Amino acid sequence: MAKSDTIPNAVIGRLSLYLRQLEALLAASRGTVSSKELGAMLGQSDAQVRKDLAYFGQFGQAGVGYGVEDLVQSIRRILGTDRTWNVLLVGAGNLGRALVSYRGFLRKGFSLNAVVDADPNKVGELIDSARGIRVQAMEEMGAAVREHHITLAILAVPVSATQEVADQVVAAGIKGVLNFAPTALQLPDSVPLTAVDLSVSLEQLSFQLSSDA
Amino acid sequence: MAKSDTIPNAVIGRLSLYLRQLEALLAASRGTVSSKELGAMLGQSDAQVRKDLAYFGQFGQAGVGYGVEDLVQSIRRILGTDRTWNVLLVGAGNLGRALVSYRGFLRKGFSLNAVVDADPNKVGELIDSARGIRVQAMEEMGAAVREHHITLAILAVPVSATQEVADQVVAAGIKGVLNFAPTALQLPDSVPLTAVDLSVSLEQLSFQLSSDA
DNA sequence: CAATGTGAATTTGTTCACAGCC
DNA sequence: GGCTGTGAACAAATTCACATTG
Repeated sequence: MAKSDTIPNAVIGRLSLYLRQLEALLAASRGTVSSKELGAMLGQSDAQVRKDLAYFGQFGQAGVGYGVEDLVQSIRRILGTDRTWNVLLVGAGNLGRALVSYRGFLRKGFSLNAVVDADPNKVGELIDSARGIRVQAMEEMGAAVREHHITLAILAVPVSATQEVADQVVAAGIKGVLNFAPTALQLPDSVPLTAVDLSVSLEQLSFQLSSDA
Repeated sequence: MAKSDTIPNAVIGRLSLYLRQLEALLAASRGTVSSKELGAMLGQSDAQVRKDLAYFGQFGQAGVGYGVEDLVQSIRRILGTDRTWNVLLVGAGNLGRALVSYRGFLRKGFSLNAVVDADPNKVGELIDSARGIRVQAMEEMGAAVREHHITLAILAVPVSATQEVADQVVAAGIKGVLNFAPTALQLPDSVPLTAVDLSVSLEQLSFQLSSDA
């Protein structure tokens, strides 16, 4: 959609933050918001907010600001979360279980549909009673992906298994991967990959505290 | 240390990745590595690797590459993980517990020293038997920070409590904060803040899948 | 008159390309 | 020959500033 050309990755990250903040404003029955206000809530400049949105069109009204509800919808459309992405979780260990029970994991636009794990002792376990999801064996991955029209995989497996599992999910037809394991993955260029990386975040703090003063 | 001026944030993030990869190479008894090899493992160009390191000095040998062990030590010194940062975890819910039991959570340079939670039912629970850590009440936070010389806090609490908890940890003398809750935080500029954000990562995937093809 | 949208200016970050070294 | 370190060239991202709009 739109000129998908040359959109900085950082813009997309900020769009996610804007969206979340806007949803909070919406819940607080706020009708409009200015780029200045929205930016201040997130530590961004007003110009940055306007520039980011300008990549995708015109959403505001001069002298007034942005309609909160409209902008929520617009950003969802931009991010592609106005539809639902079905998600496979690989790994039902501590982290996987925490993710399943994490309030807000099921953010608008994403739906957890299946969980697989390599450990036979875990297979069959009712991991999400609310949705009636049981842990399935790795061998059932392909079938689960097809049956539930799953497009995204979240990897919450040990480092030693991560690359192999990544290869498997790609073979099963997964279109995008979110990796929680602290390791680099090699994937085909056609499969987008993002990572949630605790070490990087902690080391960023360490660096900042070491360098200042 | 060094010219802490004007170092891009992205450089620090990549340094973390280099470090992890170098540690893997070290474990595999690899003696030296070139910028080209290291970059390829992480999807970076050789020039990028060299530039990043050049911010901090000269670490390689022309015609040979970088000594793996030396570079590991150098990057640790740069990131400030050649010493140990004591960490407080706030929130002993599903996510907090998962973090505690997460292998690799106790990465070199960081040590979990205390856990607090607002829920009286959780207080006293032995959350980390290996280290003998019990969940303490929120009121004990200040004392724990002082007693264990804690400088970093990891927040794994519900969104509704996050800002208040952030204020409390700052008041308790915490110097840096890692936030897991999907919400923006207002902190004094003097307290660095990083966030681990599942929504942003998932929405990034959603966007990429929506926009290409 | 408050606030958007946007070119232009500026700053920041990345890539190139090559001299120098092992 | 292979590879680093780096200035110079280039590209990208951010900030500025202002004409325009309701």
